[in-house]
Amino acid sequence: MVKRISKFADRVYELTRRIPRGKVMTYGQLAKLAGNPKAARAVGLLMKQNPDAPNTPCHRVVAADGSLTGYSGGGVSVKESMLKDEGVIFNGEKVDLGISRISGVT
DNA sequence: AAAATGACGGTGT
DNA sequence: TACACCGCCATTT
Repeated sequence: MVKRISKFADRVYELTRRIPRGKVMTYGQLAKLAGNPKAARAVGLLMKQNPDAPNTPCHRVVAADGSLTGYSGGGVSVKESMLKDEGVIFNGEKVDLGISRISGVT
């Protein structure tokens, strides 16, 4: 029924789905592109409520400082492994936003 | 309609 | 770097 949960959620999922492999997007950045720079919380909420279905790689979404947060697909550990496996550069326990963070969405 | 919830972000200590 | 507090928002009950 392809029911749009809401304009915001639909937008967030769309952007999340567009995240290229080997790169990550922060909740704040995602929220901003979605239309509300302060809705980072709402964005994370949607990720958790929705499965990490193959169409929504929420594992490519990290916190603003590059630290990983929850992951309904198993936990942060799994998320970290996935990102590394995709080519994301990790700086200790955080993602190297200076390299893996998306700057030009295009 | 109102209250409660949460995978955030920023700032201060 | 780690922890605590506040502010913001959308979703769900």
